[in-house]
Amino acid sequence: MKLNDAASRLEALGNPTRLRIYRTLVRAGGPGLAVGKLQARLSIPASTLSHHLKTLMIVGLVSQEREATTLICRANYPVMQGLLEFLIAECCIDADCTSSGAVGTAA
Amino acid sequence: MKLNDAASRLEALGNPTRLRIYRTLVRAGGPGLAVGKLQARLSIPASTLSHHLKTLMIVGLVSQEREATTLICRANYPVMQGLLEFLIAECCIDADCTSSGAVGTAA
DNA sequence: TCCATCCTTCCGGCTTCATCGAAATTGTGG
DNA sequence: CCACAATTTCGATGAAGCCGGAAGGATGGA
Repeated sequence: MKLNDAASRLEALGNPTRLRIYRTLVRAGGPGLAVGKLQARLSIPASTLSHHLKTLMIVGLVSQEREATTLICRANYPVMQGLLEFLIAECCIDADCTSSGAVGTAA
Repeated sequence: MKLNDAASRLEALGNPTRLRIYRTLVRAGGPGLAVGKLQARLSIPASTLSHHLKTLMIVGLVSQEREATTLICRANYPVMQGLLEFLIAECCIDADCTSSGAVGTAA
């Protein structure tokens, strides 16, 4: 993952409303959640929710699939996995930190 | 970690310039890096760098310590660790996803 | 065809952010 | 106490984001 991709994804998650949306989808797991269900559960105006979902889709963190009249949203786990790996990659390669409780040692 | 704290930290990392700064510090590890060294290494104007470092400090991702005439910056690993844990916490608790290659299963 | 439902796009207003040069400040060593 | 070097604050400007009501598709059933 390139730095700019990672930054875009982190920025997408940096908005409290979007982070709430995303975590709700993460909790929902494989079955996902319809847009309408999300709206009801989070009490967010439909247009606002749609904006945020679009943002999350563009950066690849969320995917959608139509099922009859409703749109099912799902968290894209591999992308999140890649993002986490990017954040801890190359930790301390410029210095010895094997005993300093650094991030990489706990993952 | 509360949702708003996590969002603030993700937002801080969401700017490409700040992410570059942060990753440079992560790579530097325990010894850290002086502000001036960072500036030279990343070719960022001093005022811009200072602005971004302040942002990273406010959310707790970076800490500073004076050493003679220079200020040493370090990545705050425990905070990053908490952020990663927050992101994968409660994955799929609303559904069974033990075999779907979800994030939590790989960490 | 017509309708009800679900969701998205358009639009407007407001707020916040990113950037960087110049000036001010702070701390060190002599 | 002074001079120097490192870093921060100030100020301005342009760009981008957040939000939500109203209007506009799209989908499936009667």
